[in-house]
Amino acid sequence: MPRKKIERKDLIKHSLDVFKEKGYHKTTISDIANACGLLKGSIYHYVESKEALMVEVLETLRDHYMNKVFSLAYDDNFQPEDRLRMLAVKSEEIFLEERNGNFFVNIGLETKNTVEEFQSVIREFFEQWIRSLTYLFSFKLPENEARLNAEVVVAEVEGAAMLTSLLDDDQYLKRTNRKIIEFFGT
Amino acid sequence: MPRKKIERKDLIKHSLDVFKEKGYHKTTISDIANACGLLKGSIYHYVESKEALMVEVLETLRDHYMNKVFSLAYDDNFQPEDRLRMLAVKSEEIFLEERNGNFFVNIGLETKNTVEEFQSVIREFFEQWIRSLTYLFSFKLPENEARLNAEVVVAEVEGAAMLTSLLDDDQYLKRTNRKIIEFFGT
Amino acid sequence: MPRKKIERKDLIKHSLDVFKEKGYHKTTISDIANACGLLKGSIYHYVESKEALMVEVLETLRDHYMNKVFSLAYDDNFQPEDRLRMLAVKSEEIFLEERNGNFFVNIGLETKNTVEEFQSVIREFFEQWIRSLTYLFSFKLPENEARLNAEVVVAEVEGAAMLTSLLDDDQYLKRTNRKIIEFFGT
Amino acid sequence: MPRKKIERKDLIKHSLDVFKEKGYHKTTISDIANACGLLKGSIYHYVESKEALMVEVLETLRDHYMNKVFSLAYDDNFQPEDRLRMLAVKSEEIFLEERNGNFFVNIGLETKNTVEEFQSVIREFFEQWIRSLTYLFSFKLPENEARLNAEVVVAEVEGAAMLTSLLDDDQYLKRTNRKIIEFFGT
DNA sequence: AATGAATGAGAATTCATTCAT
DNA sequence: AATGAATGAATTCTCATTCAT
Repeated sequence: MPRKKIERKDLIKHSLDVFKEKGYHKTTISDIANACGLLKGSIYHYVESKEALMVEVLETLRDHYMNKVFSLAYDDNFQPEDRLRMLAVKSEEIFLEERNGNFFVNIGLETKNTVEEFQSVIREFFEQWIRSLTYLFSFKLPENEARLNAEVVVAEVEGAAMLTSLLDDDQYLKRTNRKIIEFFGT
Repeated sequence: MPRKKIERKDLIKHSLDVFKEKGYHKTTISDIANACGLLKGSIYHYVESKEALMVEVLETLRDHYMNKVFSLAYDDNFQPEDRLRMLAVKSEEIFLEERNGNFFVNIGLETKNTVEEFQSVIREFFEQWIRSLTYLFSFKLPENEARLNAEVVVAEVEGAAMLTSLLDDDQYLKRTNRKIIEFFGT
Repeated sequence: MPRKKIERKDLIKHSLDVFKEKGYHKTTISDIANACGLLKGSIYHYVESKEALMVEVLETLRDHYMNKVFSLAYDDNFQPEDRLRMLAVKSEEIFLEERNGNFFVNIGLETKNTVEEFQSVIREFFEQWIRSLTYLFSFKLPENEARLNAEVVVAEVEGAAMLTSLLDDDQYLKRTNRKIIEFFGT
Repeated sequence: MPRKKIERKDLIKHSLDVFKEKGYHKTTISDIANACGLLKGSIYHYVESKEALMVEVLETLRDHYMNKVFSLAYDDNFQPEDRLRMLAVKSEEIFLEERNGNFFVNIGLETKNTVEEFQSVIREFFEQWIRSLTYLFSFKLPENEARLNAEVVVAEVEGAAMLTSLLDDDQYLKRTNRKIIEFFGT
């Protein structure tokens, strides 16, 4: 019997892939083990439960967005307009490549009322997203309007991502991003 | 042993309630039977499987939206602007009272890639919604722009409904509807 | 596939048999299902968990002892000495036929520090036993001495039952009962 | 990575502690490793299986009783009555400090019919105990009566220890020992 | 020796579904 | 129709044991 080693971060990566593909309830520990080239018992070497694994996946992804995407909003090397464009481009890329809408939304809606533990990480993701947009908009707008517009943008992008996912058609998301950039980015 | 009769439409109604509350996978046939005052074996007198039940629930709800909400768009007794207002008011009411976002979206995202049968009913719901808005917008805009705007509106409403659900805050949805009415309804 | 029916009380009876034979931890739900001629999933039609099943078994057995054995102590149709003799004979019979010592003791010791729920039923069994002996002894002895002697007798019988079980030799239990009857029963 | 050395006898000591606390089946190799400050894989450097470990624990404890407790019966430096007293005092101390009855009894009952290997060591423990008491009683009683009384005493002490454990009350054991010393020790 | 990763054989439990009454 | 019992496959999780480093 081969004794393959895997890194914790590979486990998280593979788990994210499977959870994205099948959602939370339809994903079995066996599916995840398979994706890692392991047997199901081995997963419990890394995490103590399926729930704990999902929490770690969500936290990792939230941190990833924070560090790689939302942080662009605070990069002084670029003009605010350019930062907004970069941020929009980046999130469009991510959403499109996943073909399945936004992971936080999908998991959040699926596990609402059943797995409370996930909700706070999901809320943090949205709060960070909205905050980074608010920061950018506040270069041009008064504080409360900036926040309002940030919320609207997030809602629009998510709505478009959802349609893109449900109706299997890229255009919704692409068009929305274009509109946002035109509207604020000039 | 109570020998309660239930009407098919009550089964569908109760099923919808439970599915809304718990989602598809977390809902058991037992939950649904309980909600109907029956035992689980009895459900199979009405439907042949959990999947078939959900399909019927989705179809019923789609028809309900068509007949009670989207049909407002075609009611010649009112001005197009008023029809739009009525349509927006009605869907806001529905979304808000459910506290759980839009059922079609929730089920669609949860069962994507796992239960194909549901997707076509869900697509029909969106198509009818978009079509009814397109019709209204076409009083003021050229055909292709009307369609585009309809899609944007649906995306915005859904995005707002989702934030309202995930962040447990009415304002997103209310504000979006207000904006739409202002924008188009005058 | 045969669709055999079983009565709840048969489930309890068979469960008792298996738990007696293998102890709590070594007994699987499958073992119990087999003993009932069922498949393991079916057991959950009757009880919600292995623990709950054991609690019911313990309670049933405690009640059985109370109604069939300890109640002899309060039967006015016989002289106290005869009641004592009957009680001793009866419990000897039960202990010997089980070849495994006293079920309450076995389960109580095995699950100490791990399954708290069982302990209170077990304590009740001993309390009822001691109380019935106390009542009989109080015909001849002052109250506090009667209680003391009852406790000693229970300890002796249990000690003997244990040796009988561990060393696989009837004599310990038989001899102890004889001694008790001689000592008090005259 | 700490590379702690442990002595075989510490492993046995810690294993005994854990087995006493949790019983045989509820104790995991991990529990034992933890108690030793090791990880579970390391245990297999010392013993080849959980069963073999328990056998060694039982043998060690049996030898300990033989050398430190039962051997008192054969110590010519004291009068037989004093040896009996010392033996009683010693075993009371041990039983009371463990709060969990007698380890041989607990394990013997828990693993009866499932792990045969343990039973012979357990029988040896009882045989040595009975033999040492028989030897002491034979200073005053004919051989067969001495053996009989020894068996009765062991049964009484064990019965009392069991009640003490199950009912969480010292008195049973203490009272029994007092009685024994009074009865024989004069 | 000690570690830590992996294994694999169960364990308890869940649940959609079937079906005799 | 409704019931309630049974099924059996699937699922999460546990744990003694192995073994390369």
